Amino acid sequence: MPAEAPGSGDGAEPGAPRERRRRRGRARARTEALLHTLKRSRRVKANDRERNRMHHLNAALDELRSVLPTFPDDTKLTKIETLRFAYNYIWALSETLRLAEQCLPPPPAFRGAAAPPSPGSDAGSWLSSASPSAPSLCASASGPSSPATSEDCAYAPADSLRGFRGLPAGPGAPLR
DNA sequence: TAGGCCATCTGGTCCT
DNA sequence: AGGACCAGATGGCCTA
Repeated sequence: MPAEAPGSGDGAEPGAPRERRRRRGRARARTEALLHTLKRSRRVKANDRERNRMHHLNAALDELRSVLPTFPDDTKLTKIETLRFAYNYIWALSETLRLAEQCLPPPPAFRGAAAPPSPGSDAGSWLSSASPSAPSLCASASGPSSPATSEDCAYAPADSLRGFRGLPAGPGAPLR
């Protein structure tokens, strides 16, 4: 608790009538109560804003979840899983693009769409191969920085993704 | 019951 | 001054 405001000499004034001191004490108690309610209402407002802020953050996280390749009936990814998965997912997509550009002759009709995962691959597999050395279709793979290792954040929520077969839904509108 | 995840409150700090 | 952001604390809920 913060220390009391340094009052100006509690009940000092030798010789002051008792009644005067009493009145001063009441006034002081009133201001303190007022200050308390003011602080309280500020705190309540701040709590409200903070709650709102976290709701927005969670909404953004939900949007992120919705563009990640999981089955709807999968258990909901936790916050940290969502972030880590998104990280790896982005890495895998960019790696796919990079490899496609390096290895394939640019088809005339190529529209820049990300190549789908190889047949039979599921999220677990592409996630597990999301390492700097794994997708080595080309020899000189000096690609983007690798996804985090299992030590830091290469965590793949494999359980909730096992069985993923289709193409992930493309991101819609950019996150706001 | 322990551990993980989450929402909320709270006080501190930074920014406008 | 007030709002945004952040991190720590706390308590509830759920699951192994």
